[in-house]
Amino acid sequence: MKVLRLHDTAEGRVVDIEPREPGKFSMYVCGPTVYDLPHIGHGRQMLVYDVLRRYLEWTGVDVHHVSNITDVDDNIINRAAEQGRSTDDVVAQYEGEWYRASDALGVLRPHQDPHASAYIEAMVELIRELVERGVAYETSDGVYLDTSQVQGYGLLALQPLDELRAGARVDVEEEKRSPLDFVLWKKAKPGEPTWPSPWGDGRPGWHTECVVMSLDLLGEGFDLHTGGLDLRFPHHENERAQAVALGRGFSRHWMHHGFVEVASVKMSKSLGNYTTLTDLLERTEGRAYRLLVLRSHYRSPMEVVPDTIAQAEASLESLDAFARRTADLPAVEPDRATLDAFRGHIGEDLDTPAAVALLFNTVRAANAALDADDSGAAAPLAAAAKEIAGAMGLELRAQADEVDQATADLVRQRDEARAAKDFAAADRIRDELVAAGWVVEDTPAGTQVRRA
RNA sequence: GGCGGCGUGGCCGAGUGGUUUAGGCACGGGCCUGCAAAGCCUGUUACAGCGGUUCGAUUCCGCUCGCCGCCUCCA
Repeated sequence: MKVLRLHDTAEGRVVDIEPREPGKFSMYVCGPTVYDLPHIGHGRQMLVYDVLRRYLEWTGVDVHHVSNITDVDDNIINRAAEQGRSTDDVVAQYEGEWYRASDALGVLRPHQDPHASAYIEAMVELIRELVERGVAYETSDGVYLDTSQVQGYGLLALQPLDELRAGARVDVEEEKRSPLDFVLWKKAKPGEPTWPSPWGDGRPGWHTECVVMSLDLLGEGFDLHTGGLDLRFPHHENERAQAVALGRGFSRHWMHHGFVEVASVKMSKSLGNYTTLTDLLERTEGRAYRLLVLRSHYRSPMEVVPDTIAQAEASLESLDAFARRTADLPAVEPDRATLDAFRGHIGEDLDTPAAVALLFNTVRAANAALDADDSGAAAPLAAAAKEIAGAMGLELRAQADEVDQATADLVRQRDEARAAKDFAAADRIRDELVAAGWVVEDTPAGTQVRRA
């Protein structure tokens, strides 16, 4: 069985992924420009590719995961200027916020997170090579790539270029030979961070950093380049164009994920429905958001509103309840058929909704077996449920909450009352516990409490 | 304007030319429980609208409406 098939944007269909090197997988996840708090859409991005990576690692593949931090950019410069502080300061703050959120989601950190600022010289070198080859040209304000000279330019645009051009707005930059040409080097303007180059001081355009960094760290012909649907064109196409123009092998496959919507509308600050991931994670457990993301297919739009978050929290709770119930089951090999089905689902274009359905079906089957006192049947199912949840980065929690002495005393008193069949007292104590914010459950082992 | 995609039951969200049409959440009924909780069983039977193809369409085609994305910084 193939380990993985994915929808390749360049081909417009689901294709077999055959890595450059058997048993290895190199992926470049287009990372954030760190000038603001991450939003819930970024959270989806982090999770989608985290699931991809974890799944591959779970199957035994050696994954090399690189994700950049864009720390040289107009947005950063503007933000710093607005707030009267240095760009370094802005970058440090929001890069920190990015990883704080990422950690809270339980997302594995990339093996490398190259920063654009550390690659300026390499970018200058790449641009110089493009100029030397005659595919880039200098204007009064920068250096541009001549897209007309790039073989196959427009692959990721998914439409004829002349129609693109017809629809494109007139660029302010009149010196460009074509509206499709894009800036490789921006000549310095006052008050901006600059680096030296053969074309004078300035800074690189956005589309160059990923080319240099991905090729440097992953090498030519790396396996996968990913990002949001909006990056498909022109950003990713322009990265590709530079590699092609240099005669370098670039990414073998392209993967793009869909957007988060709020009340069926694209979220945006101007619409007032902008939700930061940072805010969300202050109110919601990272695992609940992971489950919410897993429940939809990565290429579909996904609704994130208080209601869907609450739904995810409720289903997560039922999974944790299952983990508690099955914590003492003997350790056995996970049910083989369940694992095989899981591979079939995730391996086919990362079908996490099917995998989640499988998870819940497996949980139900195990619960039913336990209800029938058949722990022999339940154990492998429970093991499989935990295994596949874990493979998607969802650790089920059997851990009880810390119980203070006063609460422990109440629990003991309630058990004594129940043993004495003094149900009035038992109920009174339960009410007390509930009022104190505990969920009370009776189990064969006596009263169990956990935080509501 | 061009191109790509979406519109599924109370709410999310898969999927499929017809026979048993995921899964979750919510709600109702039953079992279990001293009562609950958890769990199990079970019910609500949907595919935007209008046409067309077909023996048969939610699934294929066309149009309409609504929404999203790209063409301009963007996950």
